[in-house]
Amino acid sequence: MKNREIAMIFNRIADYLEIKNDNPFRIRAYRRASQNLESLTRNVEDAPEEELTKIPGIGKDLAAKIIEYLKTGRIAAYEELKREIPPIVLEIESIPGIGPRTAMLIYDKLRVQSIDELERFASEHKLSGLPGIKEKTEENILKGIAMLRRGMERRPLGHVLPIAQEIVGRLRQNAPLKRIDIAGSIRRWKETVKDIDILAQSDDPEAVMKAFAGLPNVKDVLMRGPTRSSVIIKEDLQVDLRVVGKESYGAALAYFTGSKEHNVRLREMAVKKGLSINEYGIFRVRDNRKLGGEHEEDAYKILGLQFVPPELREDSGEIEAALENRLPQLVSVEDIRGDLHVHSNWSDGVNSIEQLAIAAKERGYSYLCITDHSQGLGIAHGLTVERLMAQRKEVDAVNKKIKNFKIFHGTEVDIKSDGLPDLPDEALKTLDIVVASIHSGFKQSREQITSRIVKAMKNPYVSIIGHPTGRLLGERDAYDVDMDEVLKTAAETGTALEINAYPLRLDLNDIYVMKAKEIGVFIVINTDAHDIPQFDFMRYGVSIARRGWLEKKDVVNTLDVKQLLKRLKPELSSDKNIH
DNA sequence: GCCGTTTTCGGCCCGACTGTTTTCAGTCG
Repeated sequence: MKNREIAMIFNRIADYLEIKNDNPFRIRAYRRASQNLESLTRNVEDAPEEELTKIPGIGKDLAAKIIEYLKTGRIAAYEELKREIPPIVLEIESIPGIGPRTAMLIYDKLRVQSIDELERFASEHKLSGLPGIKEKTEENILKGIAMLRRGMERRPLGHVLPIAQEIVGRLRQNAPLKRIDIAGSIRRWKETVKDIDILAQSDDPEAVMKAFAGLPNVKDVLMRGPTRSSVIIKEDLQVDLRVVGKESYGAALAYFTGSKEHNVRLREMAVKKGLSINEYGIFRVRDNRKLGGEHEEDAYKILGLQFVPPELREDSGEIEAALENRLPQLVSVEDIRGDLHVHSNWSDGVNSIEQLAIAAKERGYSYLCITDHSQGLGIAHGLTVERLMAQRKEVDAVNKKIKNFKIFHGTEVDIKSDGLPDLPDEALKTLDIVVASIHSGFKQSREQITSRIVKAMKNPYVSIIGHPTGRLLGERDAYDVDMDEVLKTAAETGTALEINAYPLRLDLNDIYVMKAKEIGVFIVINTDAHDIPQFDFMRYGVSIARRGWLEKKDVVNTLDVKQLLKRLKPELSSDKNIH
């Protein structure tokens, strides 16, 4: 996938141009093109050259650069910039609080060669005296370097959301609030987030700011104004709090939810209509009359757009769709009828089959599929054929006991290094649903991994591929797999692909989900729960589906029992053997 | 560098906070 590589280069070019103090609109053009390439479902390699300029934000010049990269593997203009500006300047710029101007200034005047050297200069007060820099700025630079070293990179949503909820809970108790919401990328359910954004409504903002700065896990206060404050908490996350009045709450919520790109697009649309949008509302420029802002819907309505759900606000086509009234009716947690990837205490899960079934029924599900590991996964106490047969009896017994609920007997069968399932076909045949997943050989070549999964999908008894890319956010990269090939085969064989809702997995990711939808691949959202509370992970999986524009009809486990089996069970649909 | 039911040239989103300033540039979101 060259899209990502080119997107990275365009973004880098923007960084360099910023340091060179180039035209800000030119810089924005590169950033926007980068963003659009990244979220593009189509490979630029496959697109005819003359169609590149149809990509939003790609004109004649950038199309030529893309072609140059595809043909030669490099972009001359980028190589030129790299020669011109030493990489250390970019490094300095990456320190929080230091922007392009200061980075270049420091390099120009002091020829700093490393971050370590800069740290020494700052602590020895050798920066003081440079234009616009005195003691306080030196302190901030030292703080910024410390922050950089702690590695404040993006964290999995599953880690950050509970922390954010706890902060909100404490503020509710300790501050005079009328309303409070988590905004930012958390509200958009982005799979990883960089900071926590919170919006509050209060008649006494000062008291709220005081309570905020005084929270027990606050380590450092970065800034504190009357309507906006930022702190660093013990978990090494930045938390931003904004306080506004009732009359602006909707506008502020939209502003603070982002994405920035989405907001910029809305503001551009507003300008063309003689309007202006900021975090206080939407205004008519002519007489500065306020037209709305109390409710988040106001600006959308006035601009003639459908209301865009937060998960779609990435400027990846949602504004065009909203203009034409064709936003999807997104799938919701309430649409989910059952979980098809759950582990019991027969392998490495905590609960008995009966406990799981009761808990699932209590959640309002109609069915559940028990998918314990197969024999090869010894560490997870995987099931042999004999134990699988014994488990069948228990599933049958519990099914008799629990009324108006269906427990499917399944397996999460390991896809072995040669692509064969870790259980014989005779055993798989007896099961209701077979999830097949890769748990070993992550380092294999792209061809090997891809052919393993393709081979598994062609097995007539395999109905679902579990966690299709194998990544663990922040811990392990995805294995190298040709996802386009996997998607193609999934469409051909009618095999469903899983969105694994486990917060560290969340794969397929939103971009591939979108792609899957485009070519008619079935999607299943499963939690991979090993313990009953993990059933709650479903919301994370659904959020990925929503970010991938999926509707209820695109998700297999929104179907009732009968339709579900028809869709997943090959001998009933017999699609698999035809292709 | 992109883009056009006002435009093929001249526009291009908006505001809070900080530090170093005495009116504002830089950074961030």
